[in-house]
Amino acid sequence: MFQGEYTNNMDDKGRVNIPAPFRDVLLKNYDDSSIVVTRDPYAPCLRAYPQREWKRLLSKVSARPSNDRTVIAFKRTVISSAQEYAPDKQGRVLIPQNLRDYASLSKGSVFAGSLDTFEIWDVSAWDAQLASSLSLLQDMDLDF
Amino acid sequence: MFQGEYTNNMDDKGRVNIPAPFRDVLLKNYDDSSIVVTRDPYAPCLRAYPQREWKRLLSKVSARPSNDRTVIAFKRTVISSAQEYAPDKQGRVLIPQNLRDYASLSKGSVFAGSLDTFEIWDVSAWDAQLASSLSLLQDMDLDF
DNA sequence: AACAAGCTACCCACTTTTACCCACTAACCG
DNA sequence: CGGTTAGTGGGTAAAAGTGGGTAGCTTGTT
Repeated sequence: MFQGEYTNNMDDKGRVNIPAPFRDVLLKNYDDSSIVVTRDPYAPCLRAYPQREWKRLLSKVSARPSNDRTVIAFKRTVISSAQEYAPDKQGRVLIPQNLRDYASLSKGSVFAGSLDTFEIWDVSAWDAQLASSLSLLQDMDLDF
Repeated sequence: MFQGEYTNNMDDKGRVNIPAPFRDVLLKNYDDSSIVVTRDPYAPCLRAYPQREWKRLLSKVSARPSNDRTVIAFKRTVISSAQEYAPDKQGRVLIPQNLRDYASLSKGSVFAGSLDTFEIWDVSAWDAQLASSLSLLQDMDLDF
């Protein structure tokens, strides 16, 4: 389970450090430190999947009719941009330019746990999202 | 059951002491002194869950449709920021910067029991909240 | 085909942060 | 009044995060 929110800096080479607690989860629960990083189609951020969760997503997609418009769109945006990354010895991965652009990642990067996956945001986009999520919640009473 | 109101000081390192009565409850009723601390979406304070209560919340959330706007907002604000903390030998936990910011915690911190969970407030925010809660109650007669 | 340029993976070194431990003071209780 | 427990402050070793050099690969060009 990925939980918690961490801010790490991307360096000039485009590398970001995966927060240590997330690396622990990858190793302990998935015993495989590599992740699949891709666009999140619903928000301007990236989403990282452990190998196993990514396979689950893939099989869900292939269960759908392949000529469906939304399935095609999903394949183009999410699946095509997906790439597998193995962190280096320091626990960093290199985010390619196209994904960096998509999430407007520059330096401060927020890693937000989301149970089976985790999200990667630019810090200013994260702050904006957080503010709007909070105001949304304050109106709707969710009784959690 | 967490009850009572206690004020403790956060030190320069960002550590706060969990009031001893709360630690007792954790050990006696949950036999696990670790807690999950996260944002409270409805007020500028933090909320601490014993492990078991946190799991209950998680299962309530995952029972909801995962594409619901408010559920997504809840995940981002509450679940993402949630982190598990085991108190040190003195009974303190380190509150990370993002949560400190959210609740404007600086030094004087109020721990307020809330039955299954407890809240952590900055002392001035607590005072303000208390005043407005009181005036709200004086208008509505709840016959407790 | 050979060479140059750029990129990337890997490695090493440094800085910052955090977890853990110990010691002190203040409050409470008998 | 002494003893015990709660709360506070701070030192230090380990871990996490950061910056950068270099060798080797890929790519593209003459």
